[in-house]
Amino acid sequence: MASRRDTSLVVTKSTLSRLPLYYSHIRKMQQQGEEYVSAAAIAQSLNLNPVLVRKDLSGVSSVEGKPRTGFEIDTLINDLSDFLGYNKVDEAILVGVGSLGRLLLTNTEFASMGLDITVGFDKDPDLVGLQIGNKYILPMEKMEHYIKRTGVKIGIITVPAEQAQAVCDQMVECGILAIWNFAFTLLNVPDGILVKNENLPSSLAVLSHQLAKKLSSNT
Amino acid sequence: MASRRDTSLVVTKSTLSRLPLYYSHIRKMQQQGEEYVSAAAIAQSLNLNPVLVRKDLSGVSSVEGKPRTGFEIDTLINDLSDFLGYNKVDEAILVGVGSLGRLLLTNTEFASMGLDITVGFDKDPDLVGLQIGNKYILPMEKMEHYIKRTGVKIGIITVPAEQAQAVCDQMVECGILAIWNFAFTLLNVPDGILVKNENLPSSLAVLSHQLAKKLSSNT
DNA sequence: TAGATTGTTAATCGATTAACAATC
DNA sequence: TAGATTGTTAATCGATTAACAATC
Repeated sequence: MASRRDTSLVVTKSTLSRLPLYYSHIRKMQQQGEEYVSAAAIAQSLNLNPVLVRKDLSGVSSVEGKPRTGFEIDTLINDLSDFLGYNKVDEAILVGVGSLGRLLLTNTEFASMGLDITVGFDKDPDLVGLQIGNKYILPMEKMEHYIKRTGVKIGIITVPAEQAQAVCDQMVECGILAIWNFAFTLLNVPDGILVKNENLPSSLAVLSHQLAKKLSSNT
Repeated sequence: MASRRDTSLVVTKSTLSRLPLYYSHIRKMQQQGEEYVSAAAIAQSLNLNPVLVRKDLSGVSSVEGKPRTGFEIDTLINDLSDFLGYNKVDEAILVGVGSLGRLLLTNTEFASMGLDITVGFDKDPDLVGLQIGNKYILPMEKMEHYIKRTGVKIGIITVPAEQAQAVCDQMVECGILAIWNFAFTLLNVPDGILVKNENLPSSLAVLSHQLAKKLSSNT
């Protein structure tokens, strides 16, 4: 028999990507002293369809919302951060300490989202030994040992596109299970390895093409 | 009567986001001296469904592919860069010259993708007057005048989340039509204004939740 | 020719939205 | 009570995949 609320089946990828937005929005309301929030109100503030928000929340909240009042903010924040894993910390390694790598290493907000980038790797000997954002930079040769010793499961790739696949292969071989890829290339990984791509050229293409279409249709 | 190939109807957002990947992949092949490429081959290299690639290309290519040989690379590259607008340059302004803003200002690759970030704005007087990546940093007060004078249509927002909506409103009021938003908040914009969000917390949520599910299912 | 590859039509899949009964 | 809000079921929409005939 299924439990009252079998969230794992309900919550999709796109729901998941909206949850952090709900979280930060509700967080803000909490700080302003609000006690309750309705799905309808969230939907309006974030410019989303109310049904969508209700459905998303129903997959995540431990309690049902109350008609007329909505959800208790404290409870909802708890449920959201549980669900998003903000309460427990995942460790991650980062490879490629260029400007983007540095940006991620020094970003303090990941910590509050349950991600602790514990170390950076780079092949440049000038970087090795430095500390950036309180994280040590180690040479590539130490990566294998580090992953195996710590059992870290998340790898962040911030090397140039040409090197990304090689780094990825190495990571996978050492036991990394989830890869956050900032290099502009699609990675080939074995079945079961998770990859999330951040891809600025793709975003730009969508935006600028839409703009071009819009401008030409106004002619 | 519709033209032989009415691309505007065929090419969707998700197609559009794959095109830059095709482009850079085919570019690489061109540099290696290849002359022809098949949709099937692209699909295999990029780990995509062949039908998807065929469909994407059929919406973009000016000529039909030839059975057995595929597409002529030179022609395809031309069509892709035409379609993606890599040949003509869009100007953009950037607001918020923090570490991410600097990263974008100094990134030389946007130029080859048809995006020229001509100037940065920041409210910090210490930054104003500096040159970063050869782009001047101007005070916020000059933004309105700048947008109106140059007619720039794309605005990039790299300020903290709390300030993003205000910056967005200002941009829209001055005539910006497309916004690339790197702040972690959804923006409210009037109908017809395009927004593309880059959203690391959302990506992270998807990745780490998938990983958690994966790890627990292996138990 | 045989078969790899094409482009297209139909089927499937997944996510969003509409409709609606239940309830505080 | 009346009505705002809830959760769910069904309909719609959009994107991907399967099936297949055409062709170099």
